[in-house]
Amino acid sequence: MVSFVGFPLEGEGPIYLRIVRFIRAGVAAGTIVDGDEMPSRRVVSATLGVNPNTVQKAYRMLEEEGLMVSRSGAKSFAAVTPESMEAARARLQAEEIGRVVSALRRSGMEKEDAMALLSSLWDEDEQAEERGESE
Amino acid sequence: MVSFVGFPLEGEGPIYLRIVRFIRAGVAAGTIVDGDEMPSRRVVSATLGVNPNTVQKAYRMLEEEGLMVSRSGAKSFAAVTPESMEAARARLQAEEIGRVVSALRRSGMEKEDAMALLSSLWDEDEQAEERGESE
DNA sequence: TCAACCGTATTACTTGACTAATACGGTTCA
DNA sequence: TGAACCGTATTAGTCAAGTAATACGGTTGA
Repeated sequence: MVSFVGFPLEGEGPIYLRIVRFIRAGVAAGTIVDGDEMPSRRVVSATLGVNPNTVQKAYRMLEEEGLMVSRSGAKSFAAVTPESMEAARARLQAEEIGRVVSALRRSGMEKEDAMALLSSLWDEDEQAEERGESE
Repeated sequence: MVSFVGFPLEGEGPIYLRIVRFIRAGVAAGTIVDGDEMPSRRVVSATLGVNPNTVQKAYRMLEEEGLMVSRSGAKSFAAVTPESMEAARARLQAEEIGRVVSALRRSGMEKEDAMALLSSLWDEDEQAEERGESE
């Protein structure tokens, strides 16, 4: 049974996204494996002190990402494949960089050179791809 | 007098942010120079077909960025210094990269390696800074 | 079978962002 | 001085996101 021990009750952002992130992290870390039973919406809602629909929203998103399966009336289970694991990892990474950039956008831009470096690196990557080179 | 010709009427995002972006771009490009008279809130509101308060919100933000000055009852003027010009450029850059990352976050992550590269580069940058090195 | 679970759908409340309506006082210049 | 501008403040309307309240039907096992 997948456990919610260690869930960031006082975290940032919407609750349902924190749930999604928490499960993603478990999948990416290998803590959650294929076939693991997911706690029911009601159980999680009671544990976290939120409405079952908030959990449902998170579970729905995880289902759309291919990280779990649900059958009306029955229990829910984790669905971990090499692909979904890789996707989970990628999404966590993307979120991370998103936060960095978001922080930059507010912090008055003290690291412009880093930004410029990112930008030019991205361009080089694209151009190299167009030319069919690897570097 | 600063002109709003070329303003993206059908652009994306909140109107007041489009106004801010438009003026920033003018400053960064050198089209708007120090002392240029800014059109009044009412004039801009009539030109763009929005409420004067929407323009006021944008002008307020520009003022906080040091890109213009306002005196109650009197006209408003652009305030362009080397510093504010650089800041405007940096902010536009930051927005640009923010859009790129945001797009990545939605597009199903087809360029994970690029993301990972960005991430590791950023870490190296920070670690080098902590060690007091330049590279 | 039927009670106790399960997932699901519908609806409503709350909050913040964005914009508008309106009014107020300051500046300018004939 | 006073009309015509100006910037400013207050208040209200609109909309989407997040969350909650509630009810419905499906599954399971004694």
